[in-house]
Amino acid sequence: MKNYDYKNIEKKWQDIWEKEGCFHAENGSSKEPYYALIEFPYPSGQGLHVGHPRSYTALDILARKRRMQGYNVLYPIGWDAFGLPTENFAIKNKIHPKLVTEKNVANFTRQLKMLGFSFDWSREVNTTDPSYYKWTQWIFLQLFKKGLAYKQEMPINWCTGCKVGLSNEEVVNGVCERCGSEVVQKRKSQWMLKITEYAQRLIDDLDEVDYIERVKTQQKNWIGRSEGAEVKFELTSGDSVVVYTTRCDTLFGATYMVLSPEHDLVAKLLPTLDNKDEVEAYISEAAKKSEFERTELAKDKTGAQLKGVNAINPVTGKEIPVFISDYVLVTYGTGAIMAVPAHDSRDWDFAKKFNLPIIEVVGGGEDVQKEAYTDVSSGTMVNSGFLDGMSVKEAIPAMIKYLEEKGIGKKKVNYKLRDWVFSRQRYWGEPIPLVYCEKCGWVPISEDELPLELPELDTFEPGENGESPLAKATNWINTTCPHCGGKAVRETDTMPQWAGSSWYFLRYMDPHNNDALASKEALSYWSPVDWYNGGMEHTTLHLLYSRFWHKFLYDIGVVPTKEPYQKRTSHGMILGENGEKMSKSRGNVVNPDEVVNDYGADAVRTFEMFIGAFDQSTPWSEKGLKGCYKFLERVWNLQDMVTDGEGYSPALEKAIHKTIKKVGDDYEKMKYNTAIAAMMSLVNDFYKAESITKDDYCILITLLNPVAPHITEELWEIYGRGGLLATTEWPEYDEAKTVDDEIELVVQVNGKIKDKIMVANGASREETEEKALCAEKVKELIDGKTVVKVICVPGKLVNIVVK
RNA sequence: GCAGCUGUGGCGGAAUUGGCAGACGCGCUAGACUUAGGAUCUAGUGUCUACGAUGUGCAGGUUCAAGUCCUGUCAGCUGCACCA
Repeated sequence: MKNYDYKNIEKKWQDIWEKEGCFHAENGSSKEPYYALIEFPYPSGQGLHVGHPRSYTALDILARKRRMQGYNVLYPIGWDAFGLPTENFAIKNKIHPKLVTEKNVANFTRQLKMLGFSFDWSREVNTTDPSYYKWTQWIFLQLFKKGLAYKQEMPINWCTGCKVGLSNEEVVNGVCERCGSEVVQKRKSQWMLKITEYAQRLIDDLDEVDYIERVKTQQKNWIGRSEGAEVKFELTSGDSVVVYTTRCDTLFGATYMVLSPEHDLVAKLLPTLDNKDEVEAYISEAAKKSEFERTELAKDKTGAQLKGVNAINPVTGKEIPVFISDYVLVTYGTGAIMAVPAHDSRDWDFAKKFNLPIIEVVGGGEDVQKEAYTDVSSGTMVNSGFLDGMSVKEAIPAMIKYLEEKGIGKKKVNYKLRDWVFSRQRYWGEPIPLVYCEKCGWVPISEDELPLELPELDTFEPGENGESPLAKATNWINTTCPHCGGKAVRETDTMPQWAGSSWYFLRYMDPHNNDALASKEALSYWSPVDWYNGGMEHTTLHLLYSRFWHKFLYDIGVVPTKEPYQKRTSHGMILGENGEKMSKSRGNVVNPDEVVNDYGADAVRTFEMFIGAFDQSTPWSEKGLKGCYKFLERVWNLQDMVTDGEGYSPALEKAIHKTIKKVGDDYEKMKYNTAIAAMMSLVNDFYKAESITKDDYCILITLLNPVAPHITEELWEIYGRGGLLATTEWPEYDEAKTVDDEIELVVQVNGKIKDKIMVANGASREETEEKALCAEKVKELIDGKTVVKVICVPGKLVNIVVK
């Protein structure tokens, strides 16, 4: 027997797999299709992180198992290659981002191949490839034509470092998610996508898919549906203001009104106010603050009264003062609120600061002069006219009915979700395929001009005012209007990185199609993705965006299913050995090249699956990796014990059937760590036996193959039944042989374990109880006492309760 | 502050969902083979005042029986952050 030479073995089988093309998925095969998907990587300059193989190995195991079970498996790979780090590197090193991308992709490819994933490399896609982004642009044009893309001048998050507009999702604690620079508010005309139009469907259709619960709740919370009412307040100036409230039951307690400083009416009223200067000063003060500063100072409420104007509470008829304050957000609801300090803690804080009246309208709480009473589940309406005596739950519909009858308000649903800012003032992204014509406005370019390729530029820096680098490509910009034939200019903003990743799973189904993003046949054969695994961090970004695009494509008849992914799971992070997040600055980064070189791909794969519960974060451990290497070596060294016998060794038969069952079930539940533990136990059993048969050995190898494909393929070549192990059948087990003939039962006295007895499997209750009562230790303990009760759980235990 | 997740040996983690807590692996201890051991094999390894008792963040409760269910509480991680 040779030594376990993982380096040669792994290289050998990777070459064979590639030559034989044995992981190629076939379109339109009569076999049952199975589509397993991992989030395609961003090919960064740092190369693969040890976190990547955790997700990739997990689904590789399922893909390999499905192939053995006779499915036509699609397990594809590609590159989400547009994006800022590449562009920043390109700027710094004066090299074209395309070249940077090529280099990084080559490195990632090498690393992924070295790990032996069963990807169908013939379907590789790259979001920066014009033949790919042609279809990203095509989808955008359809959105535009359906009125779901619109341009709007709006305050955006502006990264002072990247000099680029960011979506709310990309701003983390007031700084840029990517570069960490400060983010400030800036008004800029941006392309927006109306994801809000799909808000309700994005919530409702979650019922139809099999996503882990955490993902569902996080998406629901992010979309943030709330049911409330819009109420119209007349002002003494003759104007009126509509406010949004989820607590219209408290309307009698509304003692003042607050507008956001950016509210349209504020500018209109300004000239008529008695304290014009004060209000103006507050507005400009608020505008200067970034969103971060505003929230930083959250506890301390500020504001200014609009003197000279009052609002009229529509149910009490009383005049109430009007304020502006930056705790009211212009982007949510109507940008105006009715303030009920007795029952809202923010209003309460504000009322205390400005000495405003606090009127209790829900009784049953503590003194509202000391603290706001916000509980909606108990309490009775007081000081509220026709609502008095009702519970909050009764009062809300009663008030809505009243408002609707009087024509001063109506029921209204609001969402926290905001439209998607789709413009980036950057070079390395898909050009937006629109032109601006003085006469016709924004006009889409003709679909047969797609792809609209990026112009060649010498430098990729953004312009001084944050305008796109594309603005420098004069020849490219100036064009003619497809509509009227007159002079027109191209849009110079590009799309965000989320664009290309919102539909890539569709392209994998038919990656070389020039006439459509994928053929109808391919789409209906493969859709939807059966199993999609990815990081929790993408739950409210990529996952939501791609569901939105997919629903749109469904609406226009391009894709056959409402939802893109049938099942979604999520892996935990792999932390550094010190338990902290892996990062260069912490110096705890593990390099996949090094560990694969030192222990082999199979050991790394095995360890990444054995490291802990798949959905939880766990620290890396070189010692643990070594343990897995040792396990594989023990599997390898079992060769010394293989004898010529046929079938399973009688002594091992039960253990083998149990292990087949356990490993198969555990893979499906992503309980890879316990599946591997079960195989380790089987190996221990094998070592305890006199010898093992080829069949014993081959079962172990087959079960282990999805985790450690190279070593098992090598052993199969020596001991197997010919052909590739990757294409043989997944083993069956005999249920009858997974149960023992005799079972050890625990005997408890008063709930404490005192003895153990052996009984035949399936022994009757009477028989078991009798045997338990006769057990020696039990006899001693119950001697002279009364047996009150005997509880017998067949196959588990007997508990004797005595007094 | 709100939402979600997690608390089990020296460490990573198991526990068929209410039924033998600590599977499997690491580490550690002792022994064997060795010129040698960061190799391999064998045995042991939750804690304690060790015949016995005790033990799953903490405090109660339900039950014949609780890591698992209920009530309260503390700590850590992640996400959101004045969403009316």
